[in-house]
Amino acid sequence: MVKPTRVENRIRALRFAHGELTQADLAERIGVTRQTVIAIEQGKYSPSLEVAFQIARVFGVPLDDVFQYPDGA
Amino acid sequence: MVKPTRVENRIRALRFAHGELTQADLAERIGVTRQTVIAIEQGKYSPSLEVAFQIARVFGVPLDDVFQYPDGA
DNA sequence: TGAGCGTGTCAGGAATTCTTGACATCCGCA
DNA sequence: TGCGGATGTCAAGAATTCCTGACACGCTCA
Repeated sequence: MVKPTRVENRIRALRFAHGELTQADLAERIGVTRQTVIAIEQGKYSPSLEVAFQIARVFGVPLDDVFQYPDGA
Repeated sequence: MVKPTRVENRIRALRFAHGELTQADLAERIGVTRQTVIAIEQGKYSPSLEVAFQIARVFGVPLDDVFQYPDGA
């Protein structure tokens, strides 16, 4: 990562709020690998828009509910 | 593009709804190049989550208002 | 003690996103 | 007729995202 993400997410919280969903389970549901889920959850990098949408869909919430882009520049 | 995007967007409509904002102007405001705006607007590929957020921010609307992820697979 | 689960890391590589730079077309206007 | 503005395209390369595969740690349970 030459440039760490500025996008924050609530994936971990949402996972627990949805029946202790494990990272592996979530990964399978959104169609990515476990490592990808870990990296995104830890903010190693921001996901693509497609992956972001799928995550939001799994949790049944709007995208802005999962990811937040910090204010001013 | 080995895999064209499934994400739709309303960038063009939003541009016109915001004072005839040109692609070049928008590109500058969101911090990407003009070519990138064109490609995204035409659905050549889906933007990164960061770029998507900045676009939504320029137009002052939630992200789900700019991009839509088609329903079931 | 040993097996299984959940989480985290690393390395190398494939795929996608974004950039720079150049060139083409269409339109409106002096 | 010629110029400028807006849009679109192509090509090559840099940066980022995502993948496969392997290994480690802590915890629980038989």
